[in-house]
Amino acid sequence: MKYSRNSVTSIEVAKLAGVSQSSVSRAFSHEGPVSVKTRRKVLDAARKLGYQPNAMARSLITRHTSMVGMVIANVHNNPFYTEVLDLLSRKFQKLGQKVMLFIVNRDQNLDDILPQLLEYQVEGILVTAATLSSTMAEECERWGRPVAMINRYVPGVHASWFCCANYEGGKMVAKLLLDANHQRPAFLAGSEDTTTSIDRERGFMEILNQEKVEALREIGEYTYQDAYDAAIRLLDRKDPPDAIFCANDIMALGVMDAAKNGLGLKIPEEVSIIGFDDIPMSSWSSYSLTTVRQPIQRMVDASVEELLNRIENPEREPLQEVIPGELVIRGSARMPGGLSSGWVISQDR
Amino acid sequence: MKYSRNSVTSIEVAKLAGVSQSSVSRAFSHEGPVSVKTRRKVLDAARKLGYQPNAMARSLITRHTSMVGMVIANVHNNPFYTEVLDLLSRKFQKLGQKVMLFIVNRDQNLDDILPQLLEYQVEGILVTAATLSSTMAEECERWGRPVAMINRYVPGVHASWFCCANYEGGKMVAKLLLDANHQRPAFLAGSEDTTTSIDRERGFMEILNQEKVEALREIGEYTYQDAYDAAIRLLDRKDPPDAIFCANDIMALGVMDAAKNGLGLKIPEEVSIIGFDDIPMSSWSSYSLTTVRQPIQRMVDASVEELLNRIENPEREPLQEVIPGELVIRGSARMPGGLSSGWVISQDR
DNA sequence: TATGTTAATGAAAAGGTATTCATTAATTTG
DNA sequence: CAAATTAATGAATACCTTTTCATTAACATA
Repeated sequence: MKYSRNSVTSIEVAKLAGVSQSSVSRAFSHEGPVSVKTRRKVLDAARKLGYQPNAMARSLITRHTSMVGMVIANVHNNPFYTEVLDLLSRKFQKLGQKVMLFIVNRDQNLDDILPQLLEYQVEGILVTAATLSSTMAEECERWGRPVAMINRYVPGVHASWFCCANYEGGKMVAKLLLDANHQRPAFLAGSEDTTTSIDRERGFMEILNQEKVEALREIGEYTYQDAYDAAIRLLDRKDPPDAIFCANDIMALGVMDAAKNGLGLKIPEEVSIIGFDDIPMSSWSSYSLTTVRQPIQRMVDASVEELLNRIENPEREPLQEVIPGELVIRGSARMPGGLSSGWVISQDR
Repeated sequence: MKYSRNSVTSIEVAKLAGVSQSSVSRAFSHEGPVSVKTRRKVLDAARKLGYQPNAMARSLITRHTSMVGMVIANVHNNPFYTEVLDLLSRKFQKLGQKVMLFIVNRDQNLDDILPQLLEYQVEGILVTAATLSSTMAEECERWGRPVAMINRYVPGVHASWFCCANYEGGKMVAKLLLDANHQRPAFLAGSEDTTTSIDRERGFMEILNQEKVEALREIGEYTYQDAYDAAIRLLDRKDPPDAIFCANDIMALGVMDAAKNGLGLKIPEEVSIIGFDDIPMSSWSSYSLTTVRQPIQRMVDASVEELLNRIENPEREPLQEVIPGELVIRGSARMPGGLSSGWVISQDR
């Protein structure tokens, strides 16, 4: 392996400025005492040579990289996670953290990603839309690399997480549908192994069971196309549902297209459709989807702040929080009297 | 600044394994000669201690970080760039590169991002949907950090770039519209200062001018909502256009919604609409948008390979390429006889 | 058996910075 | 003016690897 390009070092700057290397370091690091005169000399010389401190060398001595790992899945087929990624990245940037990004498949094993993150000395790891096994998470935490998750949790694991109140969200939707006199609801699941889908369904079924209402069920794997196909199966039978609650918005849009354009059904007159997320497209006039809005900004802010907090205070216990979403009423579901498009209903705690 | 947690070093592993630190390094780096016996001893000890080589220390000596910088804009309001981000990230991962991510605003100055990238010793920089000033690009290149751009170019700059054939794409659309007997076309621009919008418009106008056809013009800033509003302005006048070519798909969807749901117009009977990108939503049954498909996979593959190639061969001249797109015929534009939904027309060179 | 090759090993140096410690210069206080 | 603080500086060290170089062991060849 050949040693290539020699970049400018603090020693060369020191030589040109006529000071010691220590002074160069001090001039740049805003730490120790430096006279204004030397600082000026150093900065001048640095500019002349195009000097830039080497973060690798710095991190070696300070044991401090200002880098965090970000592991995210589902970014290309769910605009919700695109927005999470965007907000997370900007927030980290604003707080002076560099982001090392890993985009994975939802079901991908993170065992091969983690070593890379640890090797590169990230100071913390943020995971969303992907699931970190509990052993892996414990491993990181034991190594002093705090882990924070958005919309994922692993029971009993020693890590931070911030989830939308998925269970309560499912309950809100069920109540709303029953209040508007729906008789035959269906649930369209995402992936069977994600807590988001599971919790939303649990809340939904909880209310239906209380009222002794049976529900149909299909699986849409969180994609538009699978949801479209599942909707056709659901609606094109003798006893079709009069309402479909989808585990996320992108599936709800697929269901709407299947109902409207595929089967020529009227929404919400013949079938009500409700989603979960509130992605930008849900408010577009072609859809006008009634949905549960996730508290995305709060989840992002909370998780980033918690992660950085725990990086600085390793002894702190990880925080876990369920943040309520809100029901956004639009035109895709029949509503009980008094409720119409434009209402936003906050969850009761 | 306090020295915190002491991670496991190769020296401790060496001690436990009863070999020298050099042997530990060799056992891990697959480089020098090591006997199977020592390798086994080392790996055993490493596993016991949970040892992981420190990439910072390694990069210091090898002058080789395996990190690239990725600067991207527009990720949250254009699914096209979400997909680019996704593909880029996966491709870099597959080739063993770590990605340092910066999400910026389209018009954001990159002057404050670059020093961070250089400080962290990224070996190359990939820019897309954001514009790097030519001085900045030259700066990077002069420092031996190759730059590759997707869908951006700076005239005369010493950097690699890969663009869709935007100019030719605009021409194809114009020809198609004229062939189908449109009399009064309009162009909906993205942002005035992006080469993508400018080139698409140049190609479009080139053909129209040849045929002495005048065109209306509006600006949509690459967003759904601005495009929606612009479409209302365009279509709600005495002499509305009979076709609107939009600088990207997301705007085209806004225009379709404005026409259909806002003004009750029939598409394509009363107005034809064509976009550019071919994002997933364009094929959804609610839209069925005729559009120009960008060669996204080829642009991603080419730019990543070119970047890594130039990292390894710094003396190589940067490559620049215009890659043709293809016209995807769906239902949103009136077609000349013989062309119907489902056709995909490749660009002639 | 002696000699020449090759493989495996350890000691030591280097990479670029931040920090400690000792020294000097500058300033304040009595 | 002397003594005592304080501020500024430079030399040296540490951070954790990879790599070079010299040394030793193992082996094959004559």
